[in-house]
Amino acid sequence: MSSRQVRNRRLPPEERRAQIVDAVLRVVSEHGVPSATVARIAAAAGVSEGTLYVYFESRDDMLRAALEAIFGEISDLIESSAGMSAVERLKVIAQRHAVLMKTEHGGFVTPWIEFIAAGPQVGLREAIAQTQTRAFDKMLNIVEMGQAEGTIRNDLDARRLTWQWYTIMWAENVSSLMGLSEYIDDGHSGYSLDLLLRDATHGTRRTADEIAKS
Amino acid sequence: MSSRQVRNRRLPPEERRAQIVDAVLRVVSEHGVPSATVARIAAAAGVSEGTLYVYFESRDDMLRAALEAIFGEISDLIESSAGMSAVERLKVIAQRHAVLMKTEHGGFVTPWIEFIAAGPQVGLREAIAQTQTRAFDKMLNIVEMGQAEGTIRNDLDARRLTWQWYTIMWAENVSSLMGLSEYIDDGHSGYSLDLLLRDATHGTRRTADEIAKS
Amino acid sequence: MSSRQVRNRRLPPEERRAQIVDAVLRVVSEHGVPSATVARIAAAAGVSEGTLYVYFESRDDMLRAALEAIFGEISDLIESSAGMSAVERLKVIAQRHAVLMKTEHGGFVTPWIEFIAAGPQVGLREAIAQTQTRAFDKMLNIVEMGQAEGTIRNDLDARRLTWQWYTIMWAENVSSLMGLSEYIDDGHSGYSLDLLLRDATHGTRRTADEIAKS
Amino acid sequence: MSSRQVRNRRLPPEERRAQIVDAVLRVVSEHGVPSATVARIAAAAGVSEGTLYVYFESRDDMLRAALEAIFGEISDLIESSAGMSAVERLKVIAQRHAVLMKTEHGGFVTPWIEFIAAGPQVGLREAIAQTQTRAFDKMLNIVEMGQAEGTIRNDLDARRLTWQWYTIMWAENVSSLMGLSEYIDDGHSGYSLDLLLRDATHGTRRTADEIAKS
DNA sequence: AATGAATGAGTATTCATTCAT
DNA sequence: TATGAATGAATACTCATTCAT
Repeated sequence: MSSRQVRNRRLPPEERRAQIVDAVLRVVSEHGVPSATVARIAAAAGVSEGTLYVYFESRDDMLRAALEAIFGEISDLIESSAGMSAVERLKVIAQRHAVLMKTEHGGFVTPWIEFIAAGPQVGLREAIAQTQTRAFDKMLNIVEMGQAEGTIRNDLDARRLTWQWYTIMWAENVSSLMGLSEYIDDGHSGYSLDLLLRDATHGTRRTADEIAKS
Repeated sequence: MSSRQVRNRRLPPEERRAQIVDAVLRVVSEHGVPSATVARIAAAAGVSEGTLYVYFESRDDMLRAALEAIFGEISDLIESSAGMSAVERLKVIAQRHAVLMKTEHGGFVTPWIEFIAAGPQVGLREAIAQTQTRAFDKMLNIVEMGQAEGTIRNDLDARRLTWQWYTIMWAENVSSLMGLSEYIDDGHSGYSLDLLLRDATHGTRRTADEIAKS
Repeated sequence: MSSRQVRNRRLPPEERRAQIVDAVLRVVSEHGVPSATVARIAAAAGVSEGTLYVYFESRDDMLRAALEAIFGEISDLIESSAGMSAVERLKVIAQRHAVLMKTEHGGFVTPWIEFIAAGPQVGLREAIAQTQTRAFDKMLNIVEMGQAEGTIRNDLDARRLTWQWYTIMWAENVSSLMGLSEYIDDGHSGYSLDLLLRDATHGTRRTADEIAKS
Repeated sequence: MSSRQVRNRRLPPEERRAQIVDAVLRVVSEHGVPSATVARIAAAAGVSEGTLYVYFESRDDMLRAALEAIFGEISDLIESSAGMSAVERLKVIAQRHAVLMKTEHGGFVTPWIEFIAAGPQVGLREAIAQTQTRAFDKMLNIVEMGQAEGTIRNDLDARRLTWQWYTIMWAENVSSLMGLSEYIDDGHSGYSLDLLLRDATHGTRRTADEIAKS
């Protein structure tokens, strides 16, 4: 083996940034935000600590960029169901979410949760709340389109319905965060979601056991 | 001249431990887990840093003890409704939870969230998951008692029902964690809970708008 | 030899502070203020870097404390001539100053110069100017006492005279700072001082060569 | 499309060096030596950091070159008075110096002080001392010419007289360095200089108050 | 038992220098 | 020749833990 590490060859700026952001997400997934140190990030990205500061102003800047990247993936997940009816979209998104939750380090979700749980780091929590709000608004938009196209009941409050739907996603997130994946595995969240969507679409609702039998 | 510096008089070990644990909870509430430094805990407890290590093996040990204390408070919250019917108990517990969430530094909830938010610190997150499971089991117990006494439908899966109920509590926690308390304020969670409990107690369920009108 | 360094035994706080301040002065003398790093200070004091922060809030705090210590030595130098007449005092102080300048790392003077030359470090330059002003005022006080007791001419402006005297001290300082001690060695400053004091004390002044011959 | 980024056109080496040295002086004036970073120098010179190392071996090398440039300006200041009598030259040079001290970022003086203030950086302080010595020798030369032409008393030691004159200049520098400009503003230095030059030119010297009245 | 001074590994960030392009 | 991305050693400072008192 050679005794000298070859100097990292030059990379296009955007590629390097992406490489670092990716490293941030991996480190946050594994260690959580408070323990996502620049030393670990540099090691994960395969660059020196100094290099991180060529592309980012500060550690917070790196974390914000990672959060933004997650929002991009969330947007992609939501957008990927475009073309279906609103109810179908809600179902598909939830399904894909559940699948991601069960996957080891599945995509954006684990780091997202860590961000949510990151505590009151200056500037970061604000950014997280904003991301949440933007994601929520995207979902709200789908619900309102559903009401417009008549597939979702108009007499229901759109924000409340979105919140209920969102709640179930959060429960999955928190379960995963705390290592209580049995609740996801047992299909509880899927059941709850089903219940919610039927309620939102039918004028007359069946009892839960009727649903279970069907 | 008298020495103003009264040396901390010896205290029964358990009393001293309790004093320290209480200090940990106060510090965690105010600063979050990452900033709950040993120095701050010592100051809050009114003892020296060295003394902390007489009663605890490490900072993590202190945090775990504090988490345990929180579980005690959760248990108390649940136990406090003893004597009522199962359905009443679920309602009362949820109400008290919602009230706590809206209170500034409300009891155990703020530090609990901060613990969840602390990231996968060695040993700590495991302890959190265990606490969650034990709290869950206590709630499950109430549901099963409700089925035994006939106030909750027997054809429903007890774990699933408990999970649904628990989900709503979590949604409140997470909303609070992210500073999105509007969802609690707007009563979304109370509405969801109502829906859930009516469904669990009635043979024939009404539609959501019927409930809303009632 | 033993493999383990013995832990530094506990020291009375004031003694430890003095030990650190002394280390700061030595490091500043040798490396200058900008290169007086906490690592070097810790090494010079024979304590760990962490210990420095037990006794001082910041590196700037250490530097300010060192500056204060210098002012104490300057005061001592000035006070040490108490009891003599004003003119005698000015002479004695200047003599002792010149001796210090020629001594290797002689007392406070070398670090003082380094402080003066330290550049616009936040908070430090202000402290330096203050120290200078206080030292100046002490000297001014001697001059005014000389005028009161009649040994120094009353028709001269006390501030101006002090300035002139002070100027000569500075010239020595700067010469030393730049490694141009030959000018001190040659007695130029002593000569200038002599000239100044004769002028301040005699109604009729002799020419410089008359002085030289005497 | 035209590339907006005009690649720095090749420049004659000496011109490029001068461009960089000028940038060093501007940066040192504004930020002081310790904060005259390579990045800032590159930005001020309008070249890349790498280019600096084509023309200079190290940052210290750049600083030394800048110091050399200052000496050039000092020489110019001294030379600019050529043609006058020695005494006139000393007066004129001192006047111009005092004016420079009062000017914001006045010419070479600010960076010069900053260099003195830079602390005993390897190689740099030595260079400063050398610059001082050379400047001193130039002044000494004027004094000796004055003695040769008979306008300055021959019985005075030329080095001593030059040192006295130089001392007053230093006092101005140090005052400015410490933000104690009252010394300059109140005319103390001008007074001292006057005293010195009269003493050097007249066979019989008047007392200070006679001078003051004249 | 109680203390708090002492420690040293760890933190984010800066910056002179190198070198592939 | 000119570039600027990449580096890594150095910076001031923090803090959980130890241990002599």
